Amino acid sequence: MSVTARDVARVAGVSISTVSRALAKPDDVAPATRARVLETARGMGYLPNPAARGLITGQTSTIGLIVPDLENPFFAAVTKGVQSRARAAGYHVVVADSDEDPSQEEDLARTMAKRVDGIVLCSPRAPDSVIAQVALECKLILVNRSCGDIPAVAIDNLTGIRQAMGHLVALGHRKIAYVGGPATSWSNTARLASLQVVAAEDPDLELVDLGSFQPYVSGGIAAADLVIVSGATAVVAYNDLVAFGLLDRLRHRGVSVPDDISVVGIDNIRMSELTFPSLTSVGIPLVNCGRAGVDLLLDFVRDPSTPPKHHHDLSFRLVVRESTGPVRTSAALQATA
Amino acid sequence: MSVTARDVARVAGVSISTVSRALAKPDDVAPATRARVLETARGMGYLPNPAARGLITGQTSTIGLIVPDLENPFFAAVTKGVQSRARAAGYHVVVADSDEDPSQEEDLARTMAKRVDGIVLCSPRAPDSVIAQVALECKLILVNRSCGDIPAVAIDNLTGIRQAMGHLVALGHRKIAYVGGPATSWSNTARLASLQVVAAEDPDLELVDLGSFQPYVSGGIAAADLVIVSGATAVVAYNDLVAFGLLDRLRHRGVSVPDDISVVGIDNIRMSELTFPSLTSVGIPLVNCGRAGVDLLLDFVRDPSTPPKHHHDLSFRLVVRESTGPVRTSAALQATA
DNA sequence: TTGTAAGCGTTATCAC
DNA sequence: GTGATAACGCTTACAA
Repeated sequence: MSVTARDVARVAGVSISTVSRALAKPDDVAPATRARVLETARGMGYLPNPAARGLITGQTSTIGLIVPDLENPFFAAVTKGVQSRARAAGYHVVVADSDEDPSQEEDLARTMAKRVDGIVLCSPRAPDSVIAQVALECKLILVNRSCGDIPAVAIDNLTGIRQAMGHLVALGHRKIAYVGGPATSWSNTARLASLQVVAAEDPDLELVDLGSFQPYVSGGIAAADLVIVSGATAVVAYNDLVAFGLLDRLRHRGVSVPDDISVVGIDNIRMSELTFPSLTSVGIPLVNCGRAGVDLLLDFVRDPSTPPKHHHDLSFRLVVRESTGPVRTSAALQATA
Repeated sequence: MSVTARDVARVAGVSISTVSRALAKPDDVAPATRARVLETARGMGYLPNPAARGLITGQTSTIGLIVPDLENPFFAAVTKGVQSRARAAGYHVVVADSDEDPSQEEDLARTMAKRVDGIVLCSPRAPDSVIAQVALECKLILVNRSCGDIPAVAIDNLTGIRQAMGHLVALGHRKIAYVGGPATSWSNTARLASLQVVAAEDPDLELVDLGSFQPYVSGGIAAADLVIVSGATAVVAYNDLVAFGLLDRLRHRGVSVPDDISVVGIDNIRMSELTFPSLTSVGIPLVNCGRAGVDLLLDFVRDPSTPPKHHHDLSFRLVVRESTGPVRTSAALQATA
């Protein structure tokens, strides 16, 4: 089949162990032989068999990544970050898509557990108990979710929400609606809680929780009419996709954004600057989340007692675009007329 | 460390080979022992070590996927299709992102060659010679690219272009511009050639080739001003992202779409129905491309002499949205006024 | 039907 | 510094 260490050994006139050493720990072999072995290995196109190596070392040089939906730009960005960082560290990435189905997360993790050195679980929808159980069976780190003391790349939603709300309040908005994501979503819970914290700090501020919607464009479309009747002058969406849905449906309903209603998204995905009106959004550099996840995982894989570290910039940033503007009450509109 | 076949054998009171057989070929073992072995295996949470199995069978139950950019919705969709189909067939997917760098494709393929049963190479930018070379070193199939007789999921660009052009011509457009993608892109070559074929069929039709641009939104933004001065009343973009860029820049320049210029994208990604104006686009079901790729690869892996098969619906479909409309010459505008 | 034993290609542990 | 040799966990003839 393929060229093995045995073949290289024979050609180079050394033993198999010398071949192995020449590649793995070059210092343990004499410069002369090392050069000869490396040369013939390269010449024969020899590459160590990862399965054989993994069998004895217990290492696979591969990490797993589980995301809810590869087509969602949020996870696509994280995946890109994970992939790039892993590759830089000499690791491969096996990726799995749970199709937003919480029960699959457990399955997927278990199925890939034996063939990876560790798993990056991104935005899992499964309950804490399940995640804790999975963490017992393999090295696991979380992105965009916290669970017990499992190492995690945490996203400080409160800071982001505070920026978004501060922006809206500065524009004069006092009644603000929230179009939530899936009830099982940790982000959604965190974002709603953050909104409540911020709202509670200002007696004049009224928060209207419109409930849970699909985390896609369709969710925003479904929620738009509720926003209209809620009487809110501004709305914060669970994520940018939902905000796109809002934008679309509000336009079809003849409601002007931002003149009648201001819309803020969360995540600040690339597409947000290209809609019309373009979308005001708070987001973190998602690719960095992926990178940070890999760093965390590799630290953990190498020494499970290492405390979580965060060297990356994972802070929210508000980008104001066309979808938000000052409150226009009918009185205000009359005043300007 | 982990529970092995040896452990199960001891507990179940059988030999290691019986454990192996009970799981791999259940018919070769007596129903009674089979039940007992399977039961204890499940009870102990035994899962065969893939490295050990792979070492002897030469199979990894894993396929590789190489794409130019995971964040590009086009490839995200393909990746999703690959992942879902592979999983259904009991395969894992290791994914790599070449960052649109042709030279990385070769490296990536070579690096993962030994740890996968085959590779799906999607929209490679590398020259034919390189791809042919890689195909010698591992089982390889192509998506959205053809190269010699390497099995490939081909996309019939001519059909799609014909639909797009037919639509524009029906609206009265006679001078149509093309904003191309990377010169090294096989799709771009195919699309430009198709446009030329279609244009040659109609003497009244004038095709203006505006040259190559980045396959991103930025490319469309860069091309928009050229479109304006070209005198064309309609423009076909290399892909939807480029079309978004056109839409954005044309709006900023005060050019109305579709009243002044009609815009057609290619790929019909999800986002296309959400821009304003929404984008007329021709596209194929991209997730199906991924699925088809996996089917093709697995056929190939199982029997390299099998000729390529296409059971999937990979035909283009035109979706007309707000970005295209009838030609408005100044004369026509006066007539309506 | 089941057990024994020989590898798969590497790394790790010893002697030399 | 280098070479035998024993694992690693499994599959698969072959023997019983």
